[in-house]
Amino acid sequence: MSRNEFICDCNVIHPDVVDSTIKKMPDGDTFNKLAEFFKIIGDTTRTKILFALDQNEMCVCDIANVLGMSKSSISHQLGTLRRSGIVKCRKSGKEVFYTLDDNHIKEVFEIGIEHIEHKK
Amino acid sequence: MSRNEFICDCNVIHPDVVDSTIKKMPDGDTFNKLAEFFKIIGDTTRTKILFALDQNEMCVCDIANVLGMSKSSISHQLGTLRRSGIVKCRKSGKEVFYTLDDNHIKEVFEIGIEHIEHKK
DNA sequence: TTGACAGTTGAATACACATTCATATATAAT
DNA sequence: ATTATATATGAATGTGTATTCAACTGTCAA
Repeated sequence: MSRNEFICDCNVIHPDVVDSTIKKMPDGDTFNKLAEFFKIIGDTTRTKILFALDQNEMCVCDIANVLGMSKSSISHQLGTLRRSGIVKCRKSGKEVFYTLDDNHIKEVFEIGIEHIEHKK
Repeated sequence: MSRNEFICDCNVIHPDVVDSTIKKMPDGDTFNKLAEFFKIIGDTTRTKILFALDQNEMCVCDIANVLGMSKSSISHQLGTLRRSGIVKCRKSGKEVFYTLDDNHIKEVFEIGIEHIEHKK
């Protein structure tokens, strides 16, 4: 990253802080991917699905029953999670069983719950 | 949570798995708050702001300069982060300085980056 | 007190996306 | 073969939200 004098509609107030911070900022692609990861987790339905899959491998119907939602809705969300590499699936007859494909999920959830508890 | 036979448009395929998973599911409010937390982090602009504030305390103008965005846009996002209890601010003359108000942010980011690296 | 600047905020716009609906595919059972 | 079931998927709809714009408050300096 480098300072852009034209895009921003204000003066640089603390140039030393601004410049040193800019030097430490990762590239935009890293931020996009990081935000994308959290955005995927940041949906109530997907959070429930991931929590449920952390307990048991389950097929689409099972998950729909646990959440009390339609198969279609769950399938769409599983597609999103699959494309993000957060869950994976295996086919067995008519059924498709889903499992977590990322061992970071549990850690991230634990920290998130700490945040919630801390903010009460 | 308890199983709802009417909302879901499919049969229960593995009742044992479904029932045991339902028993382990936290209440809906917990999932809402958890998802809300990740949704707040799950935005490129806010991710950048948080990363920047993890380096230095900064005023709105500084942050706007680091990100190359308008003051107004940054101020809106800071308001969101403040209302979520993720950043706090102190006023000094005309300027308002922001800092992180949650020591979980750094941990969460580290795990997120591990996820990104792992998925290359 | 007047002007300049830092920051906030409400309204408008544009874009993203979660769920529903309808339909399609694949597998199993009859 | 036909039917039922499990899942996937494209289109449509409604909702949420990020940024911009304009207007406003508060503070400092001249």
